[in-house]
Amino acid sequence: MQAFKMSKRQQEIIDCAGKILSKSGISGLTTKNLALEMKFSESALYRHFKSKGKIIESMLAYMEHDMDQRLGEAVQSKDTPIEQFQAMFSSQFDFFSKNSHFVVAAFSDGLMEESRAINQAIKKIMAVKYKHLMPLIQTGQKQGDFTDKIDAKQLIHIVMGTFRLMMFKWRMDDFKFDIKKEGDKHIQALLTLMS
Amino acid sequence: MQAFKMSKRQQEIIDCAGKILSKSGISGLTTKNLALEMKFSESALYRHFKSKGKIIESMLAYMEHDMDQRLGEAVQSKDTPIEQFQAMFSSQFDFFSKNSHFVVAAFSDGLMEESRAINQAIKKIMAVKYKHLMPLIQTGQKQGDFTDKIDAKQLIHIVMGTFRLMMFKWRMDDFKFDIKKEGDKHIQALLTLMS
DNA sequence: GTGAAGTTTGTGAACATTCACTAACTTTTA
DNA sequence: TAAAAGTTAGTGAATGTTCACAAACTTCAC
Repeated sequence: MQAFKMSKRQQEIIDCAGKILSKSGISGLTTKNLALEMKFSESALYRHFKSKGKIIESMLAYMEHDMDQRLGEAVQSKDTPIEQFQAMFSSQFDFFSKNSHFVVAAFSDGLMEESRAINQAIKKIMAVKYKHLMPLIQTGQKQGDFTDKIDAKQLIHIVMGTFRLMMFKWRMDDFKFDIKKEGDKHIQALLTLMS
Repeated sequence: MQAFKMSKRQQEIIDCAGKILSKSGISGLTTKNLALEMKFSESALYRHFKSKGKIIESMLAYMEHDMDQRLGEAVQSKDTPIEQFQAMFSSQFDFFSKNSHFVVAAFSDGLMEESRAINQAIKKIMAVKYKHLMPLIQTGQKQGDFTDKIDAKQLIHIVMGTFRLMMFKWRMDDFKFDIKKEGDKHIQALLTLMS
């Protein structure tokens, strides 16, 4: 929504915030470090954002918008549910391997505690994924590509849980292993399991 | 290991720490709040622990020990892999529904960032679960109870991911919904999927 | 038994540091 | 020349931690 109204400088700031986030985590994301990374003073931050919280909110809002668009395109690019499923996660892995800082932002519960607004922004990101996954799973179930022995909701829960744990492990490993390769394995395993 | 060497007072302190953790999250777990909950001064804390970090480490070490024992008992109480699988998670849900603060302690990545020692303590807790799950899955695969189309490792990943996401949602919901009931549904869904 | 010595568990005050944020002033830019 | 973007220098509040000290209890010597 408000991701469009961002100035170049604001974009740079949330990029830096992301860089810090993936490097030192939430506890490292301080106004001091952010200013340091931006190579200007702390107070200069407040020329561009009203508060630190707003910076994080903007980052999450931008991420939500971007993810929504990307997932939409990924789904549209394919015809069958299985291909769409693969395309969705392929797109996700691709995105996160290029923007690993968003992994911390979106899947970190430490951030969750900061404020009500941030908490809700994270929920919205989860909802976006759900939104794109649900119709895909449902038509897949109708066509017999996926099991209908299990509720679509629960299927999505399992899929999203598997994905989240991958991101968690990847982050614990300091983003060292190849998330695309490792990720595709798990997605393939999920597909095998779901059919 | 060192969970045995704890004094009663130390036990009380980590209990209070847990209470705070589940009520106000990591950011609420300050020496001030902890002392407040203990109804004594902040400095008294340092009569029992060398640092705040050591308090958290002790809590996690205690949890690891406790979980190891509980999971071992759960597995031993049953004979077939499927029953063992169910017993394991039933035990987990039971435990967490009584000790919801451990959910925050064990599944919060915010805590992860605090120190190397804490990070490793969390990894050890994950390893404990893995240790109990692996032989169970493997014999289940040999006996034909579970699919062998998928690697045991990946199967465990999917199971643990599903479990973690449940805990995450439960915590986001402020521990309101019935984790035992909701949890059993997911476990049943997993069993359906895995056979 | 009684007093000296030592331990445990607490207190309140201070500590150095970090945090997000602000006011007043100066420089850059269009 | 006026707005936008930056600086310097500060704020109060919160953080974890250490300090000297004291009350209550146990241990031990005479």
